[in-house]
Amino acid sequence: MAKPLFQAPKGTRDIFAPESGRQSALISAFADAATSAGYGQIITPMFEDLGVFKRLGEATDVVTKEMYDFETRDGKTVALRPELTASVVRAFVQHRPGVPWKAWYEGPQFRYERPQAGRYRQFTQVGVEALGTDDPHIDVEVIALAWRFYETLGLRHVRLLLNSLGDPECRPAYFAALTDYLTGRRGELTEQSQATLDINPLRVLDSKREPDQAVIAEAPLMVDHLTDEAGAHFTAVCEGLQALGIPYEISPRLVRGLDYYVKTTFEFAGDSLSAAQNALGGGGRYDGLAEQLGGPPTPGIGFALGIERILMACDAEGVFPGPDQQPQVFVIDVTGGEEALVVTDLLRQGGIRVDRAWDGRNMRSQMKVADRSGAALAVLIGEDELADGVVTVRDLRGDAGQVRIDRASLVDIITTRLEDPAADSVPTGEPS
RNA sequence: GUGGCCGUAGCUCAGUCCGGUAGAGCCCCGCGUUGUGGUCGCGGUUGUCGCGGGUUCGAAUCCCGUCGGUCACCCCA
Repeated sequence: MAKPLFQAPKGTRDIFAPESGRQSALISAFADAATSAGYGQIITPMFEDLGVFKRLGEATDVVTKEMYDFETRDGKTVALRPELTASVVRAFVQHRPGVPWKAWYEGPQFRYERPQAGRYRQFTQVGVEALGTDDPHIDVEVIALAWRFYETLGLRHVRLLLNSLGDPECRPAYFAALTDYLTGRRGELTEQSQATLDINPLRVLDSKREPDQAVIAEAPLMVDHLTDEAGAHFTAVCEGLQALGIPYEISPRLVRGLDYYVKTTFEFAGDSLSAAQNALGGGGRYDGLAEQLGGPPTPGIGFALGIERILMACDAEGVFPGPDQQPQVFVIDVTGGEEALVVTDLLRQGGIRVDRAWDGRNMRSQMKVADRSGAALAVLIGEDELADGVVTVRDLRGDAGQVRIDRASLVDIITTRLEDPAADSVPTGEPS
Protein backbone atom coordinates (compact mmCIF):
# COMPACT_ATOMS: atom_id res chain seq x y z
CA MET A 1 0.00 0.00 0.00
CA ALA A 2 1.33 3.40 -0.89
CA LYS A 3 1.88 5.33 2.26
CA PRO A 4 -0.24 8.46 2.54
CA LEU A 5 1.55 11.77 2.82
CA PHE A 6 0.31 12.13 6.37
CA GLN A 7 -1.12 9.72 8.86
CA ALA A 8 -2.34 9.91 12.43
CA PRO A 9 0.60 10.14 14.85
CA LYS A 10 1.90 6.93 16.40
CA GLY A 11 -0.37 5.67 19.11
CA THR A 12 -3.36 7.75 18.02
CA ARG A 13 -6.38 6.72 15.99
CA ASP A 14 -9.16 8.06 13.85
CA ILE A 15 -12.45 6.66 15.02
CA PHE A 16 -15.22 6.42 12.45
CA ALA A 17 -18.89 5.73 12.77
CA PRO A 18 -20.40 3.55 14.03
CA GLU A 19 -17.60 2.97 16.57
CA SER A 20 -17.44 6.68 17.37
CA GLY A 21 -21.13 6.67 18.23
CA ARG A 22 -20.63 3.71 20.50
CA GLN A 23 -17.87 5.55 22.33
CA SER A 24 -20.07 8.61 22.75
CA ALA A 25 -22.85 6.41 24.06
CA LEU A 26 -20.52 4.88 26.62
CA ILE A 27 -19.52 8.30 27.90
CA SER A 28 -23.14 9.35 27.93
CA ALA A 29 -24.07 6.31 30.01
CA PHE A 30 -21.34 7.16 32.45
CA ALA A 31 -22.52 10.76 32.63
CA ASP A 32 -26.00 9.53 33.55
CA ALA A 33 -24.64 7.25 36.26
CA ALA A 34 -22.43 9.93 37.79
CA THR A 35 -25.07 12.63 37.59
CA SER A 36 -27.65 10.48 39.29
CA ALA A 37 -25.17 9.92 42.13
CA GLY A 38 -24.74 13.64 42.68
CA TYR A 39 -21.52 14.23 40.77
CA GLY A 40 -21.24 17.35 38.62
CA GLN A 41 -19.14 17.42 35.49
CA ILE A 42 -15.81 19.23 35.54
CA ILE A 43 -13.96 20.16 32.38
CA THR A 44 -10.32 21.06 32.85
CA PRO A 45 -7.63 22.02 30.33
CA MET A 46 -5.88 19.36 28.27
CA PHE A 47 -2.54 20.71 29.47
CA GLU A 48 -1.30 21.97 32.80
CA ASP A 49 1.78 23.45 34.35
CA LEU A 50 4.29 20.63 34.44
CA GLY A 51 4.50 20.94 38.23
CA VAL A 52 0.91 19.75 38.64
CA PHE A 53 1.89 16.32 37.36
CA LYS A 54 5.32 16.14 39.00
CA ARG A 55 3.39 15.68 42.25
CA LEU A 56 2.22 12.29 41.07
CA GLY A 57 5.53 10.91 42.24
CA GLU A 58 9.06 11.17 41.00
CA ALA A 59 9.31 7.39 40.92
CA THR A 60 6.43 6.80 38.56
CA ASP A 61 6.93 5.99 34.90
CA VAL A 62 4.02 8.25 34.07
CA VAL A 63 6.03 11.22 35.27
CA THR A 64 9.58 10.24 34.46
CA LYS A 65 9.26 8.53 31.10
CA GLU A 66 5.85 9.10 29.59
CA MET A 67 5.11 12.80 29.85
CA TYR A 68 4.30 14.92 26.83
CA ASP A 69 5.95 18.04 28.20
CA PHE A 70 7.14 21.02 26.24
CA GLU A 71 8.09 24.65 26.56
CA THR A 72 5.64 27.32 25.43
CA ARG A 73 6.62 30.47 23.56
CA ASP A 74 6.88 32.42 26.79
CA GLY A 75 9.26 29.93 28.32
CA LYS A 76 6.84 28.11 30.62
CA THR A 77 6.91 24.33 30.82
CA VAL A 78 3.59 22.59 30.42
CA ALA A 79 2.51 19.01 29.84
CA LEU A 80 -0.40 17.31 28.15
CA ARG A 81 -2.28 15.69 31.00
CA PRO A 82 -1.24 12.06 31.57
CA GLU A 83 -4.17 11.55 33.93
CA LEU A 84 -6.99 13.64 35.33
CA THR A 85 -6.92 13.34 39.09
CA ALA A 86 -4.09 15.86 39.42
CA SER A 87 -5.89 18.34 37.15
CA VAL A 88 -9.14 17.99 39.06
CA VAL A 89 -7.45 18.41 42.43
CA ARG A 90 -5.58 21.44 41.09
CA ALA A 91 -8.92 22.93 40.05
CA PHE A 92 -10.31 22.14 43.49
CA VAL A 93 -7.41 23.86 45.21
CA GLN A 94 -7.64 26.85 42.91
CA HIS A 95 -11.39 27.43 43.24
CA ARG A 96 -12.19 25.86 46.61
CA PRO A 97 -15.73 24.63 46.03
CA GLY A 98 -17.58 23.69 49.19
CA VAL A 99 -16.96 20.22 50.48
CA PRO A 100 -17.78 17.48 50.11
CA TRP A 101 -17.24 18.17 46.46
CA LYS A 102 -18.08 15.46 43.93
CA ALA A 103 -17.07 15.74 40.29
CA TRP A 104 -17.04 13.51 37.23
CA TYR A 105 -15.08 13.92 34.04
CA GLU A 106 -14.29 12.43 30.67
CA GLY A 107 -11.69 13.22 28.11
CA PRO A 108 -8.46 12.38 26.38
CA GLN A 109 -5.18 11.89 28.16
CA PHE A 110 -1.69 11.50 26.81
CA ARG A 111 1.22 9.27 27.64
CA TYR A 112 4.34 8.84 25.55
CA GLU A 113 4.58 5.04 25.46
CA ARG A 114 5.09 2.39 22.84
CA PRO A 115 1.58 1.60 21.72
CA GLN A 116 0.15 -1.90 21.75
CA ALA A 117 -3.21 -3.61 22.04
CA GLY A 118 -5.43 -1.54 24.32
CA ARG A 119 -2.74 1.05 24.89
CA TYR A 120 -2.57 4.32 23.05
CA ARG A 121 -0.64 7.56 23.34
CA GLN A 122 -3.94 9.37 23.37
CA PHE A 123 -6.59 7.52 25.28
CA THR A 124 -9.83 8.42 26.97
CA GLN A 125 -10.92 7.95 30.52
CA VAL A 126 -14.06 8.62 32.47
CA GLY A 127 -13.87 9.04 36.21
CA VAL A 128 -14.98 10.70 39.39
CA GLU A 129 -13.29 12.44 42.30
CA ALA A 130 -14.82 13.13 45.71
CA LEU A 131 -12.96 15.56 47.94
CA GLY A 132 -13.49 16.73 51.47
CA THR A 133 -14.56 13.65 53.38
CA ASP A 134 -12.79 10.56 54.60
CA ASP A 135 -16.01 8.78 55.50
CA PRO A 136 -15.32 5.19 54.44
CA HIS A 137 -18.80 5.05 52.97
CA ILE A 138 -17.80 7.47 50.24
CA ASP A 139 -15.11 4.97 49.30
CA VAL A 140 -17.92 2.48 48.97
CA GLU A 141 -20.06 4.90 46.95
CA VAL A 142 -17.22 5.58 44.55
CA ILE A 143 -16.40 1.92 44.06
CA ALA A 144 -20.06 1.03 43.70
CA LEU A 145 -20.53 3.70 41.06
CA ALA A 146 -17.89 2.10 38.87
CA TRP A 147 -19.17 -1.40 39.60
CA ARG A 148 -22.77 -0.55 38.71
CA PHE A 149 -21.58 1.19 35.57
CA TYR A 150 -19.89 -2.00 34.36
CA GLU A 151 -23.10 -3.85 35.17
CA THR A 152 -25.15 -1.35 33.21
CA LEU A 153 -23.03 -1.96 30.14
CA GLY A 154 -23.69 -5.67 30.48
CA LEU A 155 -20.20 -6.70 31.56
CA ARG A 156 -20.19 -9.76 33.78
CA HIS A 157 -16.57 -10.87 33.87
CA VAL A 158 -15.17 -8.06 35.95
CA ARG A 159 -13.42 -8.56 39.28
CA LEU A 160 -12.97 -5.91 41.93
CA LEU A 161 -9.55 -6.09 43.57
CA LEU A 162 -9.25 -4.25 46.85
CA ASN A 163 -6.35 -3.31 49.08
CA SER A 164 -5.29 -0.77 51.67
CA LEU A 165 -1.98 0.98 51.29
CA GLY A 166 -2.10 2.31 54.83
CA ASP A 167 -1.79 5.90 55.94
CA PRO A 168 1.14 8.21 56.65
CA GLU A 169 1.41 6.76 60.15
CA CYS A 170 1.68 3.08 59.39
CA ARG A 171 3.22 3.29 55.94
CA PRO A 172 6.80 4.19 56.99
CA ALA A 173 7.07 1.17 59.28
CA TYR A 174 5.75 -1.13 56.62
CA PHE A 175 7.95 0.47 54.02
CA ALA A 176 10.99 -0.21 56.17
CA ALA A 177 9.96 -3.81 56.81
CA LEU A 178 9.36 -4.43 53.14
CA THR A 179 12.63 -2.82 52.12
CA ASP A 180 14.54 -4.92 54.65
CA TYR A 181 12.89 -8.07 53.43
CA LEU A 182 13.42 -7.39 49.74
CA THR A 183 16.98 -6.22 50.24
CA GLY A 184 17.72 -9.43 52.10
CA ARG A 185 16.58 -11.48 49.14
CA ARG A 186 17.78 -9.06 46.50
CA GLY A 187 19.83 -11.69 44.72
CA GLU A 188 16.71 -13.74 43.93
CA LEU A 189 14.98 -10.85 42.17
CA THR A 190 15.15 -10.11 38.49
CA GLU A 191 17.37 -7.31 37.34
CA GLN A 192 14.37 -5.08 36.69
CA SER A 193 12.93 -5.67 40.13
CA GLN A 194 16.27 -4.90 41.72
CA ALA A 195 16.20 -1.56 39.94
CA THR A 196 12.61 -0.99 41.04
CA LEU A 197 13.59 -1.81 44.61
CA ASP A 198 15.95 1.13 44.69
CA ILE A 199 13.23 3.52 43.52
CA ASN A 200 10.02 2.29 45.13
CA PRO A 201 10.05 -1.09 46.93
CA LEU A 202 6.26 -1.14 46.98
CA ARG A 203 6.17 -1.45 43.24
CA VAL A 204 8.22 -4.66 43.32
CA LEU A 205 5.08 -6.37 44.63
CA ASP A 206 3.44 -5.61 41.32
CA SER A 207 5.98 -7.52 39.24
CA LYS A 208 4.51 -10.20 37.03
CA ARG A 209 7.90 -11.74 36.23
CA GLU A 210 8.01 -15.39 37.18
CA PRO A 211 11.39 -15.42 39.02
CA ASP A 212 10.14 -12.71 41.37
CA GLN A 213 7.03 -14.54 42.45
CA ALA A 214 8.59 -16.69 45.14
CA VAL A 215 10.06 -13.65 46.85
CA ILE A 216 6.86 -11.65 46.52
CA ALA A 217 4.73 -14.46 47.90
CA GLU A 218 6.51 -14.32 51.24
CA ALA A 219 6.85 -10.55 51.46
CA PRO A 220 5.31 -8.73 54.42
CA LEU A 221 1.89 -7.30 53.60
CA MET A 222 0.58 -3.81 54.22
CA VAL A 223 -2.71 -5.14 55.52
CA ASP A 224 -0.83 -6.75 58.40
CA HIS A 225 0.78 -3.45 59.37
CA LEU A 226 -2.22 -1.12 59.40
CA THR A 227 -2.77 1.18 62.35
CA ASP A 228 -6.07 0.80 64.20
CA GLU A 229 -7.49 3.76 62.34
CA ALA A 230 -6.44 2.63 58.88
CA GLY A 231 -7.58 -0.88 59.68
CA ALA A 232 -10.97 0.34 60.84
CA HIS A 233 -11.37 2.37 57.67
CA PHE A 234 -10.55 -0.65 55.53
CA THR A 235 -12.94 -2.85 57.47
CA ALA A 236 -15.72 -0.30 57.06
CA VAL A 237 -15.15 -0.20 53.32
CA CYS A 238 -15.32 -3.99 53.09
CA GLU A 239 -18.49 -4.12 55.14
CA GLY A 240 -20.06 -1.40 53.02
CA LEU A 241 -19.37 -3.35 49.86
CA GLN A 242 -20.87 -6.45 51.44
CA ALA A 243 -23.99 -4.48 52.36
CA LEU A 244 -24.39 -3.57 48.70
CA GLY A 245 -23.76 -7.10 47.54
CA ILE A 246 -20.71 -6.10 45.55
CA PRO A 247 -18.18 -8.93 45.45
CA TYR A 248 -14.53 -8.07 45.97
CA GLU A 249 -11.23 -9.80 46.43
CA ILE A 250 -8.70 -8.58 48.92
CA SER A 251 -5.56 -8.23 46.88
CA PRO A 252 -2.82 -7.50 49.43
CA ARG A 253 -0.16 -6.95 46.79
CA LEU A 254 -2.19 -4.55 44.69
CA VAL A 255 -0.05 -1.48 44.16
CA ARG A 256 -1.11 1.38 41.96
CA GLY A 257 1.16 3.14 39.54
CA LEU A 258 0.86 6.59 41.02
CA ASP A 259 2.54 7.43 44.29
CA TYR A 260 -0.21 9.56 45.81
CA TYR A 261 -2.46 6.71 46.87
CA VAL A 262 -3.10 5.91 50.54
CA LYS A 263 -5.58 3.68 52.34
CA THR A 264 -8.23 2.30 49.99
CA THR A 265 -6.98 1.30 46.56
CA PHE A 266 -8.80 -0.78 44.00
CA GLU A 267 -8.64 -2.05 40.49
CA PHE A 268 -11.13 -3.61 38.11
CA ALA A 269 -9.81 -6.58 36.16
CA GLY A 270 -11.54 -7.65 33.00
CA ASP A 271 -11.27 -11.43 32.88
CA SER A 272 -12.33 -11.59 29.26
CA LEU A 273 -9.12 -9.81 28.25
CA SER A 274 -5.53 -11.00 28.40
CA ALA A 275 -3.44 -9.87 31.33
CA ALA A 276 -1.59 -7.23 29.31
CA GLN A 277 -4.69 -5.09 29.02
CA ASN A 278 -7.10 -6.42 31.62
CA ALA A 279 -6.93 -3.30 33.80
CA LEU A 280 -10.33 -1.78 33.05
CA GLY A 281 -9.98 0.92 35.62
CA GLY A 282 -8.73 1.70 39.05
CA GLY A 283 -8.50 4.27 41.74
CA GLY A 284 -8.08 4.95 45.37
CA ARG A 285 -7.74 7.44 48.16
CA TYR A 286 -5.27 10.32 47.93
CA ASP A 287 -5.63 12.21 51.18
CA GLY A 288 -2.39 14.15 50.78
CA LEU A 289 -2.65 15.30 47.19
CA ALA A 290 -4.56 18.56 47.69
CA GLU A 291 -1.99 19.66 50.22
CA GLN A 292 0.85 18.79 47.89
CA LEU A 293 -0.75 20.99 45.27
CA GLY A 294 -0.79 23.93 47.66
CA GLY A 295 -4.24 23.54 49.18
CA PRO A 296 -5.50 22.73 52.65
CA PRO A 297 -5.23 19.15 53.88
CA THR A 298 -8.20 17.53 52.15
CA PRO A 299 -9.06 13.86 51.89
CA GLY A 300 -10.07 12.63 48.49
CA ILE A 301 -10.91 9.49 46.56
CA GLY A 302 -11.67 8.73 42.95
CA PHE A 303 -11.26 6.39 40.03
CA ALA A 304 -10.57 6.47 36.34
CA LEU A 305 -11.81 3.95 33.80
CA GLY A 306 -10.27 3.52 30.37
CA ILE A 307 -12.95 3.53 27.74
CA GLU A 308 -10.82 1.78 25.10
CA ARG A 309 -10.28 -1.11 27.49
CA ILE A 310 -13.94 -1.18 28.50
CA LEU A 311 -15.01 -1.35 24.86
CA MET A 312 -12.53 -4.18 24.26
CA ALA A 313 -14.10 -6.04 27.18
CA CYS A 314 -17.59 -5.33 25.81
CA ASP A 315 -16.48 -6.80 22.47
CA ALA A 316 -15.06 -9.85 24.19
CA GLU A 317 -18.28 -10.38 26.13
CA GLY A 318 -20.52 -9.46 23.21
CA VAL A 319 -22.34 -6.69 25.06
CA PHE A 320 -23.01 -2.97 24.57
CA PRO A 321 -23.40 -2.92 20.80
CA GLY A 322 -23.93 0.82 20.74
CA PRO A 323 -26.82 2.88 19.49
CA ASP A 324 -28.61 2.52 16.17
CA GLN A 325 -27.18 5.10 13.84
CA GLN A 326 -28.34 3.87 10.46
CA PRO A 327 -31.00 5.83 8.66
CA GLN A 328 -34.54 4.58 9.32
CA VAL A 329 -35.83 5.80 6.00
CA PHE A 330 -34.16 6.24 2.60
CA VAL A 331 -35.66 8.59 0.08
CA ILE A 332 -35.47 7.72 -3.60
CA ASP A 333 -36.35 10.29 -6.20
CA VAL A 334 -36.03 9.63 -9.92
CA THR A 335 -37.70 12.86 -10.98
CA GLY A 336 -34.64 15.05 -10.65
CA GLY A 337 -34.02 15.36 -6.94
CA GLU A 338 -36.18 18.33 -5.99
CA GLU A 339 -38.72 16.05 -4.32
CA ALA A 340 -36.07 14.21 -2.35
CA LEU A 341 -34.78 17.50 -1.04
CA VAL A 342 -38.21 18.47 0.32
CA VAL A 343 -39.38 15.06 1.53
CA THR A 344 -36.10 14.34 3.30
CA ASP A 345 -36.34 17.62 5.15
CA LEU A 346 -39.98 16.96 6.05
CA LEU A 347 -39.17 13.56 7.53
CA ARG A 348 -36.20 14.90 9.45
CA GLN A 349 -38.40 17.57 10.98
CA GLY A 350 -40.59 14.70 12.09
CA GLY A 351 -37.66 13.31 14.08
CA ILE A 352 -36.88 10.45 11.72
CA ARG A 353 -33.34 9.50 10.68
CA VAL A 354 -33.33 9.90 6.92
CA ASP A 355 -30.81 9.69 4.14
CA ARG A 356 -31.04 9.81 0.35
CA ALA A 357 -29.07 9.25 -2.83
CA TRP A 358 -27.35 11.87 -4.91
CA ASP A 359 -26.38 12.68 -8.47
CA GLY A 360 -29.73 11.81 -10.07
CA ARG A 361 -28.95 8.12 -10.42
CA ASN A 362 -31.47 5.64 -11.75
CA MET A 363 -33.87 3.77 -9.51
CA ARG A 364 -31.90 0.56 -9.55
CA SER A 365 -28.83 2.35 -8.26
CA GLN A 366 -30.76 4.27 -5.67
CA MET A 367 -32.44 1.11 -4.42
CA LYS A 368 -29.03 -0.49 -3.97
CA VAL A 369 -27.83 2.44 -1.93
CA ALA A 370 -31.05 2.33 0.09
CA ASP A 371 -30.55 -1.34 0.82
CA ARG A 372 -26.94 -0.83 1.88
CA SER A 373 -27.84 2.09 4.11
CA GLY A 374 -29.63 -0.26 6.48
CA ALA A 375 -32.84 1.76 6.34
CA ALA A 376 -36.04 -0.12 7.16
CA LEU A 377 -38.20 1.79 4.72
CA ALA A 378 -37.73 3.43 1.36
CA VAL A 379 -39.80 6.35 0.16
CA LEU A 380 -40.04 6.25 -3.64
CA ILE A 381 -40.88 9.20 -5.78
CA GLY A 382 -41.21 8.73 -9.53
CA GLU A 383 -43.11 10.56 -12.23
CA ASP A 384 -46.38 8.81 -11.31
CA GLU A 385 -46.15 9.77 -7.66
CA LEU A 386 -45.21 13.30 -8.58
CA ALA A 387 -48.25 13.62 -10.83
CA ASP A 388 -50.61 12.19 -8.20
CA GLY A 389 -49.13 14.08 -5.24
CA VAL A 390 -48.31 10.87 -3.40
CA VAL A 391 -45.26 8.84 -2.46
CA THR A 392 -44.67 5.11 -2.37
CA VAL A 393 -43.48 3.65 0.93
CA ARG A 394 -41.66 0.35 0.53
CA ASP A 395 -40.60 -2.09 3.23
CA LEU A 396 -36.96 -3.03 2.70
CA ARG A 397 -36.58 -5.60 5.48
CA GLY A 398 -39.75 -7.63 5.72
CA ASP A 399 -42.57 -8.70 3.46
CA ALA A 400 -44.92 -5.81 4.08
CA GLY A 401 -44.62 -4.76 0.48
CA GLN A 402 -45.30 -1.20 -0.57
CA VAL A 403 -48.14 1.27 -0.49
CA ARG A 404 -48.89 4.67 -2.01
CA ILE A 405 -49.78 7.30 0.52
CA ASP A 406 -50.75 10.91 0.54
CA ARG A 407 -47.87 13.23 1.20
CA ALA A 408 -49.77 15.08 3.90
CA SER A 409 -49.80 12.01 6.11
CA LEU A 410 -46.22 10.97 5.30
CA VAL A 411 -44.62 11.60 8.68
CA ASP A 412 -47.46 9.98 10.63
CA ILE A 413 -47.56 6.86 8.52
CA ILE A 414 -43.81 6.46 8.42
CA THR A 415 -43.59 6.84 12.17
CA THR A 416 -46.26 4.20 12.64
CA ARG A 417 -44.69 1.81 10.18
CA LEU A 418 -41.28 2.14 11.78
CA GLU A 419 -42.84 0.76 14.94
CA ASP A 420 -44.85 -1.88 13.16
CA PRO A 421 -43.80 -2.58 9.58
CA ALA A 422 -47.15 -4.15 8.66
CA ALA A 423 -49.31 -1.29 9.94
CA ASP A 424 -51.32 0.81 7.54
CA SER A 425 -50.31 -1.21 4.57
CA VAL A 426 -51.80 -3.74 2.27
CA PRO A 427 -49.08 -6.16 1.26
CA THR A 428 -48.70 -5.91 -2.44
CA GLY A 429 -46.02 -8.51 -2.92
CA GLU A 430 -43.60 -7.78 -5.66
CA PRO A 431 -43.97 -4.51 -7.48
CA SER A 432 -46.09 -4.65 -10.57
C1' G B 1 13.81 1.89 26.25
C1' U B 2 14.22 -3.78 24.61
C1' G B 3 12.53 -7.81 21.49
C1' G B 4 9.28 -10.80 17.80
C1' C B 5 6.32 -10.46 13.46
C1' C B 6 4.52 -7.69 9.26
C1' G B 7 4.51 -3.61 5.03
C1' U B 8 1.91 -6.09 -2.53
C1' A B 9 -5.20 -2.74 -5.35
C1' G B 10 -9.94 1.12 -1.18
C1' C B 11 -10.09 -3.74 2.28
C1' U B 12 -8.25 -8.97 3.44
C1' C B 13 -4.32 -11.40 1.46
C1' A B 14 -1.46 -15.01 -2.25
C1' G B 15 3.14 -14.56 -4.83
C1' U B 16 9.10 -13.94 -1.56
C1' C B 17 12.23 -20.06 0.35
C1' C B 18 13.97 -21.73 -5.60
C1' G B 19 14.91 -13.66 -9.31
C1' G B 20 11.98 -13.71 -15.43
C1' U B 21 8.66 -7.95 -15.35
C1' A B 22 1.93 -8.50 -10.49
C1' G B 23 -2.74 -11.89 -8.97
C1' A B 24 -7.35 -13.59 -6.08
C1' G B 25 -11.54 -12.60 -3.12
C1' C B 26 -14.29 -8.62 -1.20
C1' C B 27 -15.71 -3.55 -2.10
C1' C B 28 -17.01 -0.10 -5.87
C1' C B 29 -19.11 1.17 -10.99
C1' G B 30 -22.08 -0.35 -15.34
C1' C B 31 -25.33 -3.85 -17.77
C1' G B 32 -28.99 -8.02 -17.77
C1' U B 33 -34.25 -4.99 -15.46
C1' U B 34 -34.80 3.11 -19.53
C1' G B 35 -39.96 2.38 -11.96
C1' U B 36 -37.63 -1.47 -7.58
C1' G B 37 -32.69 -3.41 -3.53
C1' G B 38 -31.11 -8.01 -1.22
C1' U B 39 -29.60 -13.61 -4.81
C1' C B 40 -27.52 -14.66 -9.63
C1' G B 41 -24.87 -13.75 -14.35
C1' C B 42 -21.73 -10.67 -17.60
C1' G B 43 -18.34 -6.65 -18.09
C1' G B 44 -15.20 -2.80 -15.92
C1' U B 45 -11.98 0.80 -12.73
C1' U B 46 -7.86 0.58 -9.12
C1' G B 47 -0.95 -0.70 -7.83
C1' U B 48 5.65 4.50 -7.38
C1' C B 49 4.94 -4.33 -4.56
C1' G B 50 6.55 1.33 2.27
C1' C B 51 11.16 4.25 0.97
C1' G B 52 16.52 4.52 -0.40
C1' G B 53 20.75 2.07 -1.96
C1' G B 54 23.37 -2.53 -3.55
C1' U B 55 23.92 -7.33 -6.38
C1' U B 56 22.13 -8.94 -11.33
C1' C B 57 21.09 -9.05 -18.30
C1' G B 58 16.72 -8.80 -15.15
C1' A B 59 14.48 -7.62 -8.18
C1' A B 60 7.81 -7.66 -5.07
C1' U B 61 11.42 -11.85 -4.60
C1' C B 62 18.46 -11.74 -2.64
C1' C B 63 21.71 -8.12 0.53
C1' C B 64 22.27 -3.46 3.47
C1' G B 65 19.96 0.67 5.49
C1' U B 66 15.69 3.35 6.77
C1' C B 67 10.59 4.56 7.85
C1' G B 68 5.88 2.78 9.23
C1' G B 69 2.46 -0.75 11.44
C1' U B 70 1.52 -4.46 15.00
C1' C B 71 2.26 -7.59 19.23
C1' A B 72 4.92 -8.54 23.65
C1' C B 73 8.24 -7.02 27.76
C1' C B 74 8.27 -2.79 31.07
C1' C B 75 4.38 0.12 32.88
C1' C B 76 -0.49 1.28 32.80
C1' A B 77 -6.38 2.68 31.35
